[in-house]
Amino acid sequence: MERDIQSEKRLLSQLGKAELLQLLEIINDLQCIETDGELENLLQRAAEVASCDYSTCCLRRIDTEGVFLSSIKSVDGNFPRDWLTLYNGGAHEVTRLLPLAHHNQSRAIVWSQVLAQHASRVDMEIVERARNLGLLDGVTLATTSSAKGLGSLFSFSGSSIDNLLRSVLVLDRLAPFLHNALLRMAPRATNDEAQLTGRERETLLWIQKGKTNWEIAQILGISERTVKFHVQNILAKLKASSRSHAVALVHTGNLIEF
Amino acid sequence: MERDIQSEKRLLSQLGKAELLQLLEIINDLQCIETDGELENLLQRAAEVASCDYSTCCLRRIDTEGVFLSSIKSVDGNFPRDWLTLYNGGAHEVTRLLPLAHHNQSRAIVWSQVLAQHASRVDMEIVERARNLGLLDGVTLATTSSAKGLGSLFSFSGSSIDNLLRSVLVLDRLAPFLHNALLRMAPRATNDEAQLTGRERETLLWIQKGKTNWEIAQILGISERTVKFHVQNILAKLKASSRSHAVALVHTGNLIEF
DNA sequence: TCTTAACCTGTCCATTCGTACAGCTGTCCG
DNA sequence: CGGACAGCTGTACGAATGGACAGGTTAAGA
Repeated sequence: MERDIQSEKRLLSQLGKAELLQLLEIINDLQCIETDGELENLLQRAAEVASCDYSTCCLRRIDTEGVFLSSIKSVDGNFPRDWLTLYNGGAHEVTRLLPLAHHNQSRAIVWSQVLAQHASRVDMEIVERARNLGLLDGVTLATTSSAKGLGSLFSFSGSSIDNLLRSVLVLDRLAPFLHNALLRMAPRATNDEAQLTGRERETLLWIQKGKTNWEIAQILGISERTVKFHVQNILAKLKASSRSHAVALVHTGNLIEF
Repeated sequence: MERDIQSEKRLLSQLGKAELLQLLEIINDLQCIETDGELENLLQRAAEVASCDYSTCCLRRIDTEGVFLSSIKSVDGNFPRDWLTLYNGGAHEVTRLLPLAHHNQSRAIVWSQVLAQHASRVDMEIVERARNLGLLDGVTLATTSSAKGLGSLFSFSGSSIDNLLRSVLVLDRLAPFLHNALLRMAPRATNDEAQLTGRERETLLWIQKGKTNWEIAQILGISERTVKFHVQNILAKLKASSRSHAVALVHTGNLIEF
């Protein structure tokens, strides 16, 4: 972790203009993509800029400690299928080696460096199998939104350390936006607030400010009963079990439970 | 609004490599800035890239219709002070002309174009005074987070239409990130969840999933009374009046009321 | 004209919440 | 040792909530 910001800037300027354009385009496109295919495509373009072979990302639930739990969504830019099945089969234990799950703005780490530091804790068989699949080395970065209880893992994989520095660079730049894209694309139970009527949206806004039904009634100039009516409809439409649940759902985007 | 994505890409590639690097740097820095001074600095750098003279941005509350209300925070990259006092004195009515407050991913509009379209609705005296202050023409873009009841307004101002196309381009690219930065930097009442203990954070997570005190007690293996105890502490620390309020606060970042 | 949707209102009741009162452990640190 | 702090627990009660019953108006559109 001796890389400092200055050296990153120097590295970044070593990219060609076309690649910088690509980066900007990718960041821009990440703001508005909607389908898995589009994200896959962007990941592949990112891998190209990083001049590495494989790329993958996944969104997971995290607990209060920042430990990664069950997967919500994952999208691969041509990661070897065999590795993914291996990974999901139990190899994801290696994730525990990541010393960065707690930081929101963390930097990408290089696999071989972690390996060297924690050699004793690593199941070398897994590493060997990964290498056989073409994952000679790689970089990984974790980004978390602790308030939402969600985090993302991103990995680029290549073969030589030369490429990896570039991967670190690109991943550092793209991670926050990839994370946001995953959050936005995660499977949703409903269309959410889109289907709420004006009055319901209004009610929801005041609920978020901590107002009681009676207070909202005074504010909107209607009876408390009507406020309850609106709240009922909000809960039904969002499939929420309480007003707190409803508030959380509109902010997290009503992610599907599983 | 005849600008299409292809032409934007062509325009973008007309920027020099140094400017592209600047854009990337600005986007990157926007992710982690914390003080007004830093944002001011970034706005000025953005204005340079856009080759225009002035830049400003502000975060405001919006109502359910997407109409902009009271200002929460504003930061200027060398906008003329005289204009700002004029604007806050009532000239902000011109904001109503913006045909874009409702769209999240909207594009920057050019003042002179709006002027031409809505000539009858514009108080030309204001426009004249703006021009006398050096604001010959400019571009403005609005970005909203309706769930949070917040929106941002960004403006670049320059003198010739040549520069403005560039400003539109830069603003379109930067707006989402500027918006996020403003959201993050908005004045907060407290340090929020940072001061919550582990158990409290855990409780808050389950509240967000709509669990009742009794259910949380079962999940955490403690008594319902203890859950109430934790909830009490959460409400006190966040200065929330109810669990719904608390949930909203951790997601919006506990913006100061005024 | 009939229907639909948004909006509004009432009563009743069981449950949940928020907050008083009161008290207990264990750990860390000066 | 004593104090501070996280965590835990109990009883009690009024206020707030969510759901079920049963109505109403008004505007837009088929």
